[in-house]
Amino acid sequence: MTDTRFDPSSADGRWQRAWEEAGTFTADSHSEKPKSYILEMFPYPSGRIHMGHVRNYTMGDVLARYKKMQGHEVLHPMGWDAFGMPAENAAMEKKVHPGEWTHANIEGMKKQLKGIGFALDWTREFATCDPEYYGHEQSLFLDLYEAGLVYRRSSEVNWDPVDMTVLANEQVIDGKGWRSGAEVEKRKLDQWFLKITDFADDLLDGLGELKDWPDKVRLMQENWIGKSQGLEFSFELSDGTKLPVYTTRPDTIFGASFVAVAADHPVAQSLVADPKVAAFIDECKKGGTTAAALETAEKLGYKTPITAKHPFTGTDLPVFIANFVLMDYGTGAVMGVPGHDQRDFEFATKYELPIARVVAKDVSLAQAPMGEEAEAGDGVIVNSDFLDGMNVEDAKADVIAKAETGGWGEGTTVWRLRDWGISRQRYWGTPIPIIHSPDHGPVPVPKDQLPVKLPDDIDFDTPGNPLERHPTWKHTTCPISGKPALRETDTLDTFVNSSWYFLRFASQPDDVPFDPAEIAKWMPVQHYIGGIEHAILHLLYARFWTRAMERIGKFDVKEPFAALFTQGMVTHETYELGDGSWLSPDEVRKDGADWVAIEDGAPVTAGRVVKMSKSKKNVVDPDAIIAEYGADAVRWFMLSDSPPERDLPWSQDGIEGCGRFVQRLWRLFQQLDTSATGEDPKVDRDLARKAHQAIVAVAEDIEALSFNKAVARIYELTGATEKAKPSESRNFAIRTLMSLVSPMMPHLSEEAWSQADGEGLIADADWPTHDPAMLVEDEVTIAIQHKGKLRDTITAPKGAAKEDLEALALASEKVQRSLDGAEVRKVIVVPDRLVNIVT
RNA sequence: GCGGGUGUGGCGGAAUGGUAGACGCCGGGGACUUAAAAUCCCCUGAGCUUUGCUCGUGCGGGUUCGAGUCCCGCCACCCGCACCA
Repeated sequence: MTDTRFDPSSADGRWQRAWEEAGTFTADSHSEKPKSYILEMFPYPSGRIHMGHVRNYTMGDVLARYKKMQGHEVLHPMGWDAFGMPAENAAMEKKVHPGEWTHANIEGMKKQLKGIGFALDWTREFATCDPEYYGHEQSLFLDLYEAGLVYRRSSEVNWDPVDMTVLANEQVIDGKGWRSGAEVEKRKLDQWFLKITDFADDLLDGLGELKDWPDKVRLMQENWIGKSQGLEFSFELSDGTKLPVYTTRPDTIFGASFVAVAADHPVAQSLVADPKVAAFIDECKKGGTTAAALETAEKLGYKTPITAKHPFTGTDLPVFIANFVLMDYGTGAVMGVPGHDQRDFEFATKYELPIARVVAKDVSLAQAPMGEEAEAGDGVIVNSDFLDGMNVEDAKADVIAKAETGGWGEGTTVWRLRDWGISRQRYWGTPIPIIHSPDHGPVPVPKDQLPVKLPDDIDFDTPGNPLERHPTWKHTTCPISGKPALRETDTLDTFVNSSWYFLRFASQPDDVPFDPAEIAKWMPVQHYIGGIEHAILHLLYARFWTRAMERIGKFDVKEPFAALFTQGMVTHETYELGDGSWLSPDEVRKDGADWVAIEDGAPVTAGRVVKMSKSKKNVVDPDAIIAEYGADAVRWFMLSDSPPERDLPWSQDGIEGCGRFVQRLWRLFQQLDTSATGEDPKVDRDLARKAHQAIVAVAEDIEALSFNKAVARIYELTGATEKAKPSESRNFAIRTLMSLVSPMMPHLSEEAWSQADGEGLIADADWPTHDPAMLVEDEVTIAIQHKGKLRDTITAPKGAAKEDLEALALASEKVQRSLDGAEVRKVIVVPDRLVNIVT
C-alpha cells in the first residue's frame, strides 16, 4: 500500500502472464458446471487491431468473465479468418508469400489482443489457413457432396481481363475492376454451388425461433430469402411454343395487356437474327447497375412479331422484350398488368398499350378511370368475368385452382435466395477437393488423401490464378482409373471458412472436423457478438452450414447462435483542411473554440462524426492509447456512455476521464480499513444497501448487455463510497466495487485484490452475493403534485398508508399555497411514489 | 419505391404511464500549491418580475388525475433492400 498511482505499464503485463500461467481461461469440457459459449466474430488478420475490434471483444470479454464469476464453465475462444484477397494483394505488391504475410499479421495482432487482457482460451486458437483446418473443411465439403448438396453448373461471373480473375459483385465499381480499373466482362464459367435453396423454408422458419436476435437482422434475412407465392402458367405463343410466366397477382389476369421477356430469355435470343433485336438486347445490357441508374432508368421494350394467347379470353397479347424483366427471377417472363403494377403501368403508357381496371375500391367504381399511377392496393375484382365481386385473396386462389384443373399452370413458391456459388479463381483459399477425370468427370478426392494442400512455391508475377499456372500441382491421377487427371484449381469462398469455425472451436480432434459429443456440450453459442455488416451473408451461411450438418446427421443442433448481438461502430470527429484533405486527430489542436493544424496553424473544419477509416484519417490506434492509459481505461471507455448497439464516438476527453476513473478507484481500493468501527448506524446501513443494490443491478445490466448502465451504477456507488467515513459498510462497498468492476477492469481489480489479501485471482472469484433484505429502502421520497404538476416532495417511511400520505401532502405549505383555497375534488395516491391532488 | 430504426441539455446518454435530464464529458467558480500537475468542493436545460414562477423530451392533435413513455396525423435524419413481377 505504498504507491498512490496505479501503474498499468507494470500491472497489465504481470496479470496477463498470471492468467496465462494459471490457465485461468482454458475451458474444461469435462466440468460439471453449466456451460457458456461466448463468441465474438473472429478477425481477418489484416495487420493491426483497430478500435472496432477492441469494442467488440471487450463486450464479449465482460460477458465471459461475468459468466465465469456466476459459476459457469466458459468457452471464449479466438482465432483467425485467415484466407482472403488482401494476402494475395500483398503478395503481388510486396513480393511476400500470402502465408508469410498472414502469419506475421497474426503474430502481431495476437500480441495486441493479449495486451488488452482478454479472457480468451488461446489453447483453441487456429487460423483457417492452417492445413489442419482447411483439410477438415474439405472433408465436410465432400460429405455435403455425397449428400447431394453440392453441384456444378455453368454460371455467369464478373471477369477482370487484366487480373484474369473473377470478381465479386462488390469488387466491381462502375463496371470496372476495383484493382485493375479494367472494364469488367461477363463470362460463363463452370462453378460449384451449395444447395442453400434446399433450406430456404427451414432458414426462414428458423428465424421465428431466434428470439434473442435483433429484429432488424431477422427482417433482413427474411427479405433476403424473399419467399413469394403465386401462379406459374404458360402462354401459348403464335409460333406454337409455350412461354411460362410467374405472377403473384393471378387475380389481375383479366387486366393483362402484354407479355414481356428478359433480354437474355430464350424467346428473345431466338430472334437475334434480326439486327434490330440484337441491337436492342445490347442496349439492355449496357444499362447501369447502380442504384441511381435503376431509379431513373426508363422502361424500354421491343415489340416482337410473336403474340401470346390469353388463357381465359383467348385474346392475342403482344410479346415484348423488355429491359426491366430479370432473367434470374421467376421464369424470366411476365404478364403485364398495367392497371395494377407500377412498372407495367409506365411501360404501357410509353408504348400506348391498354390500361384496364380489374380491381376497384368498391364495385360501384368498376368503370372509374385509372389515374396517373397503377393501383397496387387491395379491393374487389371487377371487369373480370367469373372473378367479378371477389376479394383479391379469393380471386388469387380461384385462378390458381382453375389453372391447376385446366392443366395450364400451378400455384408455386418462388424464392429470391439463390444457391451459393462457392468457386473462386484464387490461390489463397481452401482448395476444392475434386479431381477432373477424363473418364469419370469430377471425382471427389478420397478422404485419406486429405488435406489437399496449397503449394508453397507460387508465382504472383503474372496475373491469373496461380494454382492454374503452377507447373505440377494440378497434375494428379484419377482415383478410380488411375489415369492422369487434373485437380480442380478453384478454391472455396472464404465465407465457407467462417461457416463452421465455431464448431471447430468447440471441439478439435485430429482425425475428424469435430466430435459430436463435444458439440452437444457447448453448442449453440450462447452469445454471438459482431458487426451488423454480417447480418446477411455470414450469418445466413453459418445457419445454412449448421442445418446442413444436422441434416446429414453430424449432430442435433439446428441453429448455431442462440443470441446475436450487433454492436455499433467506433466513430470519431473528422478534421478537414480548406483544400478538402483530411488531418488525423494528432495533427490538430483546439485553439479557443476553433480547430487548427498543429504544423502551420491553418484553420481546420471539425466535421461529422463518422466511422474510423483510413481515408478520413480519423483513426485512433489502440496500441498508442493503451501505452498511455493502460488496457483498463480503454476497456472502460468502450463500455461507457453509448448503448452498445449504437455508435460510440471516440474522444480524447473521454479516454482521459476513463484514465482518471481508474486512478480514482485505485485510491479508493487502498482505503480498506479493518479497524473501522462505523459512525452512524443509519448512514452505514444506507451505504451497505447501495452496495447490495448495485450487486443486483450491475448483474442485470451485464446480462442485458446494457454495459453503459452498469458503468453508471458503478460510478454512483463509487461516489457514495468515497463520501462515507470508514466503517464496515464502507469496506464492504469497496470490496463489492472491486468485484463489480473486475470483468471490465481486470488488471486493476487483480492488483487491488492481491493487495487486499484476496484469495487466488479475482478472475476465479465468485460474483458477490447480496442480501435480499438489504435491498429494501426504509424511507422513500414522495412527489406531491397539484393537477399533475410537481409542487413539493416529502420523505415518508416505506409502505406508509394512503391516508397518511394524503394527510402529509395536504400539510405541505407549498401545496397549500398552490391550492389557494380551491376545493379538493380528488386525491390520487400511488404508494411509495406520489400524491396527486386534483381540484 | 419497399422495409426498419432514431429524434431528450453544449455533447454521449438515464428514466416498470408517476419528481425529465441519473451517470459521464465539456464549461464556470473555489480550495490546496511559490507555481503547475494531480486531487477535492460548489454550480451548470431555457426564461422571468428569482423565498418562487413559467416553459421544456422533433412538430400538431388525442387518451389520462398524470404522457419522453400509449393512440392518430406529420416532419427530419440514419440504415438495409431495390425494376423480385
